[in-house]
Amino acid sequence: MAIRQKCNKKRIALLNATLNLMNNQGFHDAPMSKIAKMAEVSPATIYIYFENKQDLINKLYLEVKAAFSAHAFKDSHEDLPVKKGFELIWYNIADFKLNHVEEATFLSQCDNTPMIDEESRREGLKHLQPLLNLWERGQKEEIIKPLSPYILYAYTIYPLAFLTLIQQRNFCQLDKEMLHNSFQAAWDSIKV
Amino acid sequence: MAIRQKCNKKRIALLNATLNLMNNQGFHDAPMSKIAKMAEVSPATIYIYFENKQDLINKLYLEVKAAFSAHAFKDSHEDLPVKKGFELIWYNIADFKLNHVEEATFLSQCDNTPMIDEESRREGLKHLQPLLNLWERGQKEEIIKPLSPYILYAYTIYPLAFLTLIQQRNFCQLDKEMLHNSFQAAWDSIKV
Amino acid sequence: MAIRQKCNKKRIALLNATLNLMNNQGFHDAPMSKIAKMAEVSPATIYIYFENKQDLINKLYLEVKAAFSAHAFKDSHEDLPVKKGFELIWYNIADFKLNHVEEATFLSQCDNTPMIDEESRREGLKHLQPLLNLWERGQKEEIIKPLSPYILYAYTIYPLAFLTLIQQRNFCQLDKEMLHNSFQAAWDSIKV
Amino acid sequence: MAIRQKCNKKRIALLNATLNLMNNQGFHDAPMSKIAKMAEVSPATIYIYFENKQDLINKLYLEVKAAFSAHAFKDSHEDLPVKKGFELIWYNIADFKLNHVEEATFLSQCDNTPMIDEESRREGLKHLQPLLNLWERGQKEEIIKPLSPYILYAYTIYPLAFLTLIQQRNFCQLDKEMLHNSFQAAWDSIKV
DNA sequence: CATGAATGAGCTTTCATTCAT
DNA sequence: TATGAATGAAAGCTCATTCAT
Repeated sequence: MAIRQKCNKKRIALLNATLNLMNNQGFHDAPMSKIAKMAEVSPATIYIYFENKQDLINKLYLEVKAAFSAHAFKDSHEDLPVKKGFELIWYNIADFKLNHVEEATFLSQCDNTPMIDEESRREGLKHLQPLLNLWERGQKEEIIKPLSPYILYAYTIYPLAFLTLIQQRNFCQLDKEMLHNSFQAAWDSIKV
Repeated sequence: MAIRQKCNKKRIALLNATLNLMNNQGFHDAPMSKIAKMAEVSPATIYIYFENKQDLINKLYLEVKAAFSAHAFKDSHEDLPVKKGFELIWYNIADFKLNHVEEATFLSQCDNTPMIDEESRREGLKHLQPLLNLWERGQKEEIIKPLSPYILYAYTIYPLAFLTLIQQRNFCQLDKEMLHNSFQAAWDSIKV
Repeated sequence: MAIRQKCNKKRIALLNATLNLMNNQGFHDAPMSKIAKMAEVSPATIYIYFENKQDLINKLYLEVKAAFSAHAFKDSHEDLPVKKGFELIWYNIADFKLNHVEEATFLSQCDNTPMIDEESRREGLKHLQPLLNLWERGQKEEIIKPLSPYILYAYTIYPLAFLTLIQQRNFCQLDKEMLHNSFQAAWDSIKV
Repeated sequence: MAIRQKCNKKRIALLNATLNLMNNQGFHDAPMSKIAKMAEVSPATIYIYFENKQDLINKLYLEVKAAFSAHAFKDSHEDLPVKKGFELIWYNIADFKLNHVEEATFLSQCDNTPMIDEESRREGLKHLQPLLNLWERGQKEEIIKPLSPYILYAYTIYPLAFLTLIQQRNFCQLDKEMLHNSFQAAWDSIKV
């Protein structure tokens, strides 16, 4: 039983390399050979940890999505008043989008191109449930407009992706005040 | 004018084929050979109309972007009151996003992946100027919040991309009322 | 319409190269790259003429099989007396096996390994019909033993494959007399 | 003796797995990893028992060939009259070919492709000596035609490979009568 | 002895692009 | 202008074999 063990270090190095290359060169210029080189393993080693390229990307997507959710709902609990709860989650997400630009950019890429399996996509959607619950509560309390959650998402969370984009492209740097104003805009759009 | 009418047909067929394949299979499954087949020309013919694949995509991006702008500012003029003007443009854009899904999806893909030249991207940005001017006017008249245009865009126009997305993936169908509510949310987020 | 035409020369060069390599190195050492090099074309060119490696081998099998049949039944017609007709065909086949060693060896390889599609194999079987008809006639005339055609084949034609084998491996050289004796053995085994 | 009993189990499992895969998928689809999996050992373990893949196949060939000979000459001894002796051996071989189809098929594959070392091939040939001796005796007694042993083999033993083939491919089932007729054909072809 | 991880070399196939007509 | 054939380079992936335990 004393054999060399499949070590997580390599798995993680591979996921990181993939994330990196996908963001900077795009899917079409992230060949397995480059990924392997960046992760400092042999190309063949990738296939010990992942079934094939699609699987590698799916798994990366799911893990980044999970990290995102963990971040989004940190310190959140169901006893918070609706606005407080929403504010917490919103700032958490903003923090992720602005400080984990690599991960956030990758998720945006995945959500806007057909590079992820439909199945993995569905899997990834589940993570948002707590936010949907919060909104429902807010609607019952008549604090939040009685709109489809798709619209609520579109006007409060989705805009943050754009802020990631412009920050990543160095169009402008988001300071504390802008962030505050940004939250205000989000809230104004959905509050009753 | 009207020289090489026949040839333009092929050019357009090629652009259409590219748009189609990029949306449905993604960049990595839109090889020149498939594009040629779908446009019913020889692969070699592509290189008569475009320098190379990158050029083909850049040109497509710019033409779709131009079509988008034309659509966005239809019937708009500088004498309209700010809210009226904004409403007109917003509905124009919504109409484009919801009824020209192919084009809108392609633009989203371009904006979220590194598949477009930095130069073409910059070129594409220029088109929004009239909207920026309108917002500036609104801010002078103290109708619109004094926020960075990036934020105004993020909360009024960018959300429409999400609506395209969910419609395209058949999560829900957007009716007139939802559209109205959606506009209201956009306006609420930026109006003073 | 004045385009470079898919030329049969390359197709044939590819088939020859494949035949050659398969015989001398075996399936597992006849990579597409070697086949291409031997045929003096680019590896990619193979895929203009054949769908994939399996298709290349199937097509080669069928063409060699067809050449074999053409050779086998040269000058044969239904008016010949049974023994004369059989003698003619037998010598034709012997001639093919001993003088087209490459082709004959390849066919033996195909018949004894699972490298040919079941479909192509069935297709290849059809060619023997005239010989089966001749045997049937011989059986009606009570010149040939009333045995299953499989057995008739096993004892008259199949042995020739062994003679190819020993000649190819230089165990002995078949002269006219041996050939005559060989035919006699074949005939003795099936004549009444 | 009887040392390393346990290990021999693995050796045999490996040889069996190889035989199995080679017959059903062919050389090119019998990778070491599959062989290991089928024998329920690690790929690395193969290299404890065999030098490399070629060695594994050579050894398998020689062992199967040895099993074949043992079977072929069971109950045979030099005091038997020539025809009786030949009949015994012939039926022994037929029995092997028809009831040990896996082994027989593998031997045919080896004899018709360049997958066995020339050396192992020569080694394998030695086993037939008793049959050659019998024929020589038969020729002295003027019971058997004075032909090269290659031809005698081609018309009496080699046809049995074809019968294996058609039985394996389910073209027809060989019953006792067909076997008897088959022997008669063999004998007719070489008897004076 | 036995192993699962690891790998460089090499496999089949596809690609963007060019050639020759 | 327009083409189908042709291609070198590179893609994703597998293989026989070795490593480290």
